Amino acid sequence: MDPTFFHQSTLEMARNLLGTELVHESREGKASGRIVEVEAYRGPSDKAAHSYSNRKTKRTRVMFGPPGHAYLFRIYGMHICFNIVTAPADHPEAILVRALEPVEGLSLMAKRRNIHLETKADGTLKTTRLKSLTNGPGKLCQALGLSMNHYGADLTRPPLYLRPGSHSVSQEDLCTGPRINIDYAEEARFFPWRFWLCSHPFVSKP
DNA sequence: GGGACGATCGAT
DNA sequence: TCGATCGTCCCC
Repeated sequence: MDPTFFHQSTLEMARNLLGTELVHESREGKASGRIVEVEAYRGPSDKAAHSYSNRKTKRTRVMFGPPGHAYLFRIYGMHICFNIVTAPADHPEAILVRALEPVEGLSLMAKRRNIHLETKADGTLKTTRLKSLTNGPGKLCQALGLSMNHYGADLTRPPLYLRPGSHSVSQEDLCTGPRINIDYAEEARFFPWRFWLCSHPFVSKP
């Protein structure tokens, strides 16, 4: 992705991320997926954001830097979530990637997720297990092999980067609504900052 | 130094 | 609907 892609406003970029591809090249191999669902988090006025009220800690530090880097955090003691830092330095905003459609490295993703991909008689894959590879923020990190070691990674170059998607996304394919699992965030819980490809099978919550 | 909690997941 | 599971952060 051209570095100038990261110089747009957070909400604008959230929309434009849909359809682009996230790639991770590791020793185990290459895995990638098309982004089909994201959420924007805009501290310091967004009560749902980790950077709310300009909270600058070891965890949120990277969001205060330049855009186009990886913000990862651990949640519930066992899962990792991947975000793209947006907005200029000292404006701590980020976009959570919530779901991907697998593109490359399906068997590697299945192995990392401990999922056995069954094939039907005609040789095509059964879709129920396929979906569970990457239809959630924790799942996609596991499938791509992302860990806290990727904290702060520059997303314009390997091993972890974004690239333009192979099909274009039209405006009517784009749905918006409130973000997931932020009931604690008072008025911010209603902000329509979740963006996804309407009725796409890999979206985390239809 | 201690304790409460969470931008989730998977089984029930 | 609920339990797992632990690093982070805030408070004492």
